[in-house]
Amino acid sequence: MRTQNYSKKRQAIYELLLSTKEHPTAEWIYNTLKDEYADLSLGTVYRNLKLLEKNGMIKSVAVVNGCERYDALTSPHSHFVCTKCSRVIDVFYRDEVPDFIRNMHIDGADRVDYFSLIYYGTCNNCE
Amino acid sequence: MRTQNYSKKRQAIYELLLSTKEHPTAEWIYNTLKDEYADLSLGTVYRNLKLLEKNGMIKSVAVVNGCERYDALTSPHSHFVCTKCSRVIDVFYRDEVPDFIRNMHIDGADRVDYFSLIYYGTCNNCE
DNA sequence: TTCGTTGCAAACATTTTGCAGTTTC
DNA sequence: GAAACTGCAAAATGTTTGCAACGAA
Repeated sequence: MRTQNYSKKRQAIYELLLSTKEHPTAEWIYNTLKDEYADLSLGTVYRNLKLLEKNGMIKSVAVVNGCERYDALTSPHSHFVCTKCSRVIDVFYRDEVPDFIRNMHIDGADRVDYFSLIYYGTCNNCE
Repeated sequence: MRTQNYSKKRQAIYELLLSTKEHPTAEWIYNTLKDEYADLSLGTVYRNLKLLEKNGMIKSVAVVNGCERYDALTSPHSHFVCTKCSRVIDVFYRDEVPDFIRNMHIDGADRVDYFSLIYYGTCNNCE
């Protein structure tokens, strides 16, 4: 089994994700970190995002315009996607809702692991 | 403004989608119709899916493994995605649920147009 | 010294598009 | 005949991967 080493760039990617509510793409992360890490490569960003996701440290919360969007906030919540500007906004549950969703009967499913609730519309910025 | 013509292949694509619960990909549609329409091209399938979607006749219900999945059942319902075999199964609401979801407060949203609720897990076939 | 990590570029997979020919109305 | 539709192949897009060099333990 492979052991994971410490990696400065992985750390930077994770901390950037922790510090933002942008739900960024790999590209955005790459461009943002490029200032500090001039030799960063896009492949590294992709590799580390997958790795962090596998470790459960981050989550892929949506695919917007064909781009995977990531979030370091892993507690259960939902998202709103602006169909004009592609902004992704956190949506937090009033606590009854998830139970309602969780109890839904699904014919053909053996086991339900998780669910994803995404709202689409126009955000405040796009009026 | 452009007027839409009748097209035999568009019709076939739509009817195929109406006839199946597979929530197929463009590729699946292409391969399935290839028997009857030997000269069908994948580009035509993609173009018509986009067009049918814009007309509101079909919906893109999920992106599974990077593939868009389509559904001709446009009445509000949800989906279950098997993370092993990528099967997509319809999930119908007990009628109270959508209101609960619909009334969720979304900070930063100007207008909510629709939402998508997708369950992930293992399907019956995958045990 | 071992093996995880990275840059780079090539490869990949899905989807989109330009163009010339075909079909629909 | 005008405009929509199509096949084809090329391009575009986002992501993955092979490899040789680099870095951490």
